[in-house]
Amino acid sequence: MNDAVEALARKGPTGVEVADWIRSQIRSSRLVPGQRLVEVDIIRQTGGSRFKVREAFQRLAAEGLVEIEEFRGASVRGASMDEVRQLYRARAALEGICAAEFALKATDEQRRKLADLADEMEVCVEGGAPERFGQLNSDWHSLLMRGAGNAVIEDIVKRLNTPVHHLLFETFYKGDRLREAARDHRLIVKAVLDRDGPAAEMAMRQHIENGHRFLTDLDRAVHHGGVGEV
Amino acid sequence: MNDAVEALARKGPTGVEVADWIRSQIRSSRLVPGQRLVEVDIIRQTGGSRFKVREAFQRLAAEGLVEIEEFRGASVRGASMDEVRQLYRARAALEGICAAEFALKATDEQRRKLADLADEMEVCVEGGAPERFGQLNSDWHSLLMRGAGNAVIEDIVKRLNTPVHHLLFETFYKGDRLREAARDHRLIVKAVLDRDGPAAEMAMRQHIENGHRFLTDLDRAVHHGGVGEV
DNA sequence: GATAACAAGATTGTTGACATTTTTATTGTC
DNA sequence: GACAATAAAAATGTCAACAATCTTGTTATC
Repeated sequence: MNDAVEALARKGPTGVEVADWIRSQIRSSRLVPGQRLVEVDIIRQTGGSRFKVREAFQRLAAEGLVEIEEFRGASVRGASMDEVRQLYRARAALEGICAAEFALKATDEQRRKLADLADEMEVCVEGGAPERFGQLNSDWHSLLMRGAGNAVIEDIVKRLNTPVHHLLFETFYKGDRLREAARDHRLIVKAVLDRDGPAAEMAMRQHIENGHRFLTDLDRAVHHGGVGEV
Repeated sequence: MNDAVEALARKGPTGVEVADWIRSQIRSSRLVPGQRLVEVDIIRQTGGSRFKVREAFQRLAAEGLVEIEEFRGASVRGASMDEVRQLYRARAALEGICAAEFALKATDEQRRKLADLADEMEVCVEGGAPERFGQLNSDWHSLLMRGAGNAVIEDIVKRLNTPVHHLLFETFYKGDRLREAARDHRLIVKAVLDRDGPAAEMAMRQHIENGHRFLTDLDRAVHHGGVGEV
């Protein structure tokens, strides 16, 4: 909120800030795949000039988050189920290697923090607090990548997630996903505390793979071909 | 060249085309880290309007390839040795998993093509044709990722490479890097032909790691702290 | 009522002009 | 010659106006 206030105190938000705003709207499902991003609407809602809004569109297009068509403007890009598969495969590889690295070189404090977050999530599972679980989960994964000393990977993963964020939110509510995820986390934390790199990597890959399988099953149940595909 | 001709036949290049042009200049070391990208210069050289050039800057900034400072414009971003390490770690993870996948599910034709390219590269090593080796090497890695059925990873890796491309070019000329790389490729191809996923993954990770070590040694020899860092 | 042609409105693409800031060149002083 | 102050030039940031295109609503025709 600090940034937003600061932006308003000045004349208006920068292109980067507008892009962040749009990204947050996508994450919270207020903007869904296929939806058109009309310039004037964004201007009204952010206070940014047309110039800044168009800057933001270019940046988001480069990230692959929006699609720009000539004379039709920007719209939120969706991902096909096949692209989702590729996304998750990439995440499994990247976060897997971070887990291994974390297990070998994280500080004691980082390890403890990782375990604590996992414990908190378990409480959320029993107490039925999926939103809080989602936030903790995001923190947990970030901590792991940061502790592995790889901000580049952290950045990539954050971008990879955005196209399916509107789904993650829903999926956390349904089925036994929370319980399963908590169990996965427990395995990873154990390997980390044992300083067992390969085990941590394998457990992390399995964890991501489970998330993907859950998404696939969900999609098959709803039985439309793509996930927000347009 | 086809695209460039087409662009000239029309009124001028699009923002994406200007971005591609800048990227190619960086790849060929005609633009080096720290160098400022003056709008009028780009306009003169590409024929694009100022509008398009600024679009291109935004896209490249989103990719992390250029840096934009207020009232100072865009400049080519360099990478610190620590960032290079993170980059290579990410590549090792991503290409490693692609190698494993390729070994399991590539078509016979793709396998043969992979082996053929490796053979061609060996010839280049003996014949002393490093530029051709570089091209073949790029094709080889692309083929592997495409054959693994993961265009998302292919895209990420391409971006990851750009900030160090001006180095790759030099490094191919020096020392025994070519010979070493050819040997690595041989190991990977063997694992692929054996349909041994884990072996392919391990060999690929080692290959990327070797490339990183070579870069590190080179940097230590030249003994300045960063690689095009500004 | 369905459809096609047309017109009005909405939306995006592009350009040029001007404001702001940085960079470079010049001058004056010691 | 070194340095600081100043002015000129260069470069970037911003905006408003207009052009090109798409979208929507209306009318005419069958």
